[in-house]
Amino acid sequence: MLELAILGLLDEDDLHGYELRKRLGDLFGLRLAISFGSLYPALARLEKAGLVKAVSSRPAPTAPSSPTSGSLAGELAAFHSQRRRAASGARGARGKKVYGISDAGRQHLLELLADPDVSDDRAFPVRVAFCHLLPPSERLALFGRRRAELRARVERTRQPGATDGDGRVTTYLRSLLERDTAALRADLAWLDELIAAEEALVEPTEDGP
Amino acid sequence: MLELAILGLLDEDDLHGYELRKRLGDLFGLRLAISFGSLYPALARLEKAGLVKAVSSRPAPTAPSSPTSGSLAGELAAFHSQRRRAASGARGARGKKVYGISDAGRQHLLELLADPDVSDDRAFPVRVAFCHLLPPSERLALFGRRRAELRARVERTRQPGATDGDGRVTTYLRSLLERDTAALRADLAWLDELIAAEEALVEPTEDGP
DNA sequence: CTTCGATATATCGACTCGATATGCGCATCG
DNA sequence: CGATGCGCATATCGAGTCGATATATCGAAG
Repeated sequence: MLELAILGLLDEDDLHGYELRKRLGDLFGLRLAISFGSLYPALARLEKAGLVKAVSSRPAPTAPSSPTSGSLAGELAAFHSQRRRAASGARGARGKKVYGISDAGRQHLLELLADPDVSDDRAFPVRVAFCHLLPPSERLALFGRRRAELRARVERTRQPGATDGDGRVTTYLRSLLERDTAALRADLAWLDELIAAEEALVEPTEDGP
Repeated sequence: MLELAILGLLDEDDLHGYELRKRLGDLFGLRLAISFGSLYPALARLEKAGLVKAVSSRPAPTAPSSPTSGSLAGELAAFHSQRRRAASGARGARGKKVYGISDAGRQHLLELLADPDVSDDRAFPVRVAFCHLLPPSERLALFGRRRAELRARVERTRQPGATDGDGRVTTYLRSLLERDTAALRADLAWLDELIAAEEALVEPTEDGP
């Protein structure tokens, strides 16, 4: 999961670990403020697998005043961190290890995005964040698979039926159950919106533009 | 987190690992279908710490036809598993290790429930599931702390302000952001309800019963 | 000058997951 | 009747993640 996020971010910019983590935090504000204990081992793994290579120098454009554009997460990051960057630009390549994505890495990134398994709740949002890299048809297929997964969960939840044996479920338990199903429904509604927007792009069917 | 769930369930019934997992799955339908790779080590940890003790025999009341009542999760479990139990009752204490909670375990359970740290998103629902074990004032305090935590997250998210630098955030990113904040708001609303219901019980203030 | 906080990399132990191995008891079916 | 498979039950393994911690440098503030 982390690998997907790292590859996705490195596909936009060459970055070093610390900056990578900041962008991760900016991208997925609440969820996923990845720890260094995961990040550095993940980078080492990716490097050993040849999906990523260290480029030594170049501190990466930590939100340059006038961006070369197309940075995606960069702009968001610029907002989260008003006061970062010391204006000096190249503050010396002290210990910094800047990483860049390789061709194999780009290929692997696409494979991860197209993976048929959509059961990982943590990974899915990350995949959506980078799904613009997929061809429209595969993107739509990804969303569709996820929707099927969520619908299956709804079915599984509905099974208990009456929800009470002789009635006592502590109120707290009932409340928790309702919260969960509400969250699931909300997630499904969100997905439906995504899919609808996607289909509108893929096949404008009725009424030509 | 798992320890909390285990202690909570064992506080209701003596159970063996397999049954424990089933009840966990029934209790928290979607989230938290705990794996054996976590469960058995956790049980071993708890046993070594003296919070739980193996009682050897007694396959535990897997939803007896007329429950002794007060089982909490038991009733829910009865619905999820219509056909479980072989009617034989004591199908021989083959490999089964039935666990029971100790006094130290009960005490630890209360400590875990009252823990001031409410930042763990996975653990909180579990704590709510067993919060009936807390005195009303501490229960209310728990909910209050969680609400403060969520409100702090909302604040942190709102910081970016305009949400767009020069406008481009890929739509997908914007969609993800909205989904997250919506989920957060929904969770807060749920908590507000919980707290309102709780306060109504604790202090009926205006208008006597 | 020294302390402080942000930058930056890295490791450690603990926890969880998913896959897998093993074995018993019971039912089903050729 | 015996094989075959399924549900029950315990357990371990490797891999990934987390939170805490260690270490070191740089710039700014006191």
